[in-house]
Amino acid sequence: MKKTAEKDELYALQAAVLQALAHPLRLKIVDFLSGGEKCVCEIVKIAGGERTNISKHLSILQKADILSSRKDGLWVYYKVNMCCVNNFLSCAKEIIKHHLKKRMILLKGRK
Amino acid sequence: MKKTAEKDELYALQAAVLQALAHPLRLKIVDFLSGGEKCVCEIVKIAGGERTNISKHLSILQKADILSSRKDGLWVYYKVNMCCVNNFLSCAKEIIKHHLKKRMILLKGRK
DNA sequence: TTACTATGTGAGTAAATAGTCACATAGTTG
DNA sequence: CAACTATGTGACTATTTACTCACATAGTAA
Repeated sequence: MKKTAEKDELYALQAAVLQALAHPLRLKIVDFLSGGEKCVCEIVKIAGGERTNISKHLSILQKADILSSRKDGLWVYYKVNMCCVNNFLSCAKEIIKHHLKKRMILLKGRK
Repeated sequence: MKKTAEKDELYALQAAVLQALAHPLRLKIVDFLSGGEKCVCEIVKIAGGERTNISKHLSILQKADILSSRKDGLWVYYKVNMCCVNNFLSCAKEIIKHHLKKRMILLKGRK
């Protein structure tokens, strides 16, 4: 049985990982990168918005150890650093489905 | 193939779910509730901190459809509303393990 | 070297979040 | 009914986050 303090520390670390993923643009980036390593310029193209903003989101994801990068000439390539991202996201999708289903039932209920 | 706008909306919804989970206290609460339905007073006991604060966290989790509640007399009972919370959290744990392993290698490397 | 390209970073601002306090509500008990 | 208990909510403040702009850096190419 773990001590409360240790558990609390684990919660804090887990929360940090979730926090890093908890942004639409960052999810989009991670989803894009789940198809393989890409350079920043490509990521900017699909993600949309300011280039510097994407750069910051990438750095947030990297600090959380969700992405890793390598430099090659002028380009920096990012890739997903964890096996279970897809699991993760499909679980989030499940919750949303459940959420929507409930909403629909409510809507039907009151015609 | 989904349209970009639809996908973006899905990312936003997923991000909202992750955001709701991305807090140490809220993870602690969800973890506690994964052991079964509990009343607010019990949750406050194990979570620690101000009662009203816990109340707000509970409402955040409920709005994100992660928890649901029922009232019984003076007491309100909360329970986890999704099957895959544990999956989710153990995945976050995996990332943290990976993270720590890397840190340890770095530490060993420089003696 | 100079000019150019891909990327990162600091400063500043606007918006969101967390936490606390005071108060409201609903149900219970005497 | 009045007093009490469990819980929720609005207002406020402090902190954090997201975004943008201006600038810095590193590599390339002429």
